[in-house]
Amino acid sequence: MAANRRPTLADVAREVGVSAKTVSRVLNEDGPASAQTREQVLAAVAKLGFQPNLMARNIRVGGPDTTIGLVIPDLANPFFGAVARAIEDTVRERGLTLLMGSSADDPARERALTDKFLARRVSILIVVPSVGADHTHLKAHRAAGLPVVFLDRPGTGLAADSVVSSNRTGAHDGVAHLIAHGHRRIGFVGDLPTKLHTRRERLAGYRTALESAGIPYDRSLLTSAHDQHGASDATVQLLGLPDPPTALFAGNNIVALGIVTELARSGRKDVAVVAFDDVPLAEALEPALTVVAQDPEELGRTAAARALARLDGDRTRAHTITVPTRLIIRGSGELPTDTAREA
Amino acid sequence: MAANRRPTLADVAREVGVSAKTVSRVLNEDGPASAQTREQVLAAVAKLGFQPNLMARNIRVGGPDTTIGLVIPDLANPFFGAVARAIEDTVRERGLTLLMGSSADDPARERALTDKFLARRVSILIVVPSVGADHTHLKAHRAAGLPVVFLDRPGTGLAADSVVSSNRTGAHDGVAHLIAHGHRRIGFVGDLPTKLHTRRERLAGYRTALESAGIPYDRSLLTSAHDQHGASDATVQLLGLPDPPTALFAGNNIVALGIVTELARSGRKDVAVVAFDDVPLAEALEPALTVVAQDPEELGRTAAARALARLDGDRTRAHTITVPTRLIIRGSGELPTDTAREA
DNA sequence: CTGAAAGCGCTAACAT
DNA sequence: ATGTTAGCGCTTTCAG
Repeated sequence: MAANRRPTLADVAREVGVSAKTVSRVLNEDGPASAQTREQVLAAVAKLGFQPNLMARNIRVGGPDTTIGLVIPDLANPFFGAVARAIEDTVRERGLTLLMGSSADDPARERALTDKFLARRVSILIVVPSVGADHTHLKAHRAAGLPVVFLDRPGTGLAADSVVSSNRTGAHDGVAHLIAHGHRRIGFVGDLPTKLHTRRERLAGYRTALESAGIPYDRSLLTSAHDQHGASDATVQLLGLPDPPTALFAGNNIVALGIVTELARSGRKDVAVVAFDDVPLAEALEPALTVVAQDPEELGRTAAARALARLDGDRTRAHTITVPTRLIIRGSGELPTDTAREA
Repeated sequence: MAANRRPTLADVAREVGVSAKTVSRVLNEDGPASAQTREQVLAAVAKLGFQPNLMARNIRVGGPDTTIGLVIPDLANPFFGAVARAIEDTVRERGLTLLMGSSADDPARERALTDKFLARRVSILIVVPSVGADHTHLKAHRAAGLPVVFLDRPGTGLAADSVVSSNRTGAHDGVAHLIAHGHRRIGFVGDLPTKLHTRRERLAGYRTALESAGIPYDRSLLTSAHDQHGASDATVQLLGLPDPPTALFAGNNIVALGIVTELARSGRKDVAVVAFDDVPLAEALEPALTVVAQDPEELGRTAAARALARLDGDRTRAHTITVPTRLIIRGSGELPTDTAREA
């Protein structure tokens, strides 16, 4: 049970009676090696349970480590989980290992994570930027060849590739759908903080949709929520207005859960809903939930692909890639004008 | 744009006109240092943008790296996302960085991941074992002091701590709930492969519940599914039987989504459902979904806490910790006997 | 309080 | 086909 030292290259070499370099050659299929020594080395490796120390190897080779750093707001948010898996799938064949962390949308935590990742000499950095985070400090790293990609939101103070959803257009489409079904008072429950890129863009889409339809913009219809519970409260608040909305637009997946749950709890089937982000069981609700679906897999794939291209020497100007959203009409946006008739 | 070398300790030392060791001392708050040199060193560090190379540091220190390796089946599965976040939250204050990967429940991928993590000298290894994976190879590492914890399922060939849900009891409770409401033909849609620990345990709970009630065990009521689509198919198959079930038990969260979606699609409100695992919007369904809720946060916290205790020298015998599940009754388990009356 | 030398585990660059 | 030397960036050890 003694915490005995892990075997090293030298241990293997000694066991076989060759030099360390020879063992290294066999294991990395570098240079030649006689079939006989190869056999013996491999046998000794197995016997001693030797595993090369990747950190030691990397420090010698000098290049970046075979890791990719990923900062997302919350590991438990299924949206970012899907993004993360797509990134992993994209970089796996390159042998990159994922270094991950949740920022909780806190700039300080985001910075702590990126600093740690940089200290580990990650070969790629993909970040979902927190509101208030500044990325100027990454300039030198980017200049030194480190691919940096911002995901879901643009970064600040650094010209790096960004991959975002078509937030404005998507929100516009969702709200326009509500308007097309006769709604003129549409509540907006956005994410927090209000400075969040996605929040601003989606609100902008909401406003242009109203404008196009000649509907006045009423600030009392704007609310915000950080979590499901907050969204539930916001729903109650909106429906309690003197002149309450007949429809609600959810700013993201978590907010959508809060709104839908609250409406079910209070038995309000007469309120139309469209959500930004698809959610599980959207189809099984009554009415089924109409959504502006994002494509988290495509976001992740694209971000990873950009980063790999940079790693492979792409030196073109940094640019922003927009991944389209898709309006999935399932019914919840059509109340009360249409569906209500059936009831 | 030249990929200029990152500054090293030596660079900082040269800048200040002092030895590398002195810089090291200042940065690690090792040994003493005059206020003056400290100032100068810190200034130079800032000026050059120096960040110590954690890999180099670690190789010298020799101990395990400040990383924790985590292998889960799927980063995009919200259940494991919640587990991962709980682990992260628990180890963050210790300064550990998360190294993660999805095994896709493939033993080869699981092994590839653990090998990579071991090669990086992680200080902790937490694994959700795949069916068919063998963990004998971890024996030496555990003996050398590496904390290994199995999560959600026990490992194979290695006596290490495990943290699992009360699968059998939970499933029993869920099925008993259905029986209590008059159901005697209860379909089981389990996860795959059938050898999966959770599948076996939950099926065992299903069987004991039937036995206690004196209901015969009918193999034709057993189905399996690997994903949401498969669960939908299984539902169709079960409901198409000559003597179809009046209730369905879902073996996990993904299966639950498939069953509920399929029932909604086919308008079958007369089929009762209880699911293992809570899912978002369960409350908003009609009827609301009754579930046997797991506690992913507690699973993650407990696993991480066990691992940290081992890291701190706990040498007690390996044991299995069972995290209780909780039956949340919301209505869907009561059809058709009770709720049907209202309609 | 500070520095010089040695070495962590590995590999690049030369030998042989 | 194999071995030797040097050195990656850092810290430990031992001297000052």
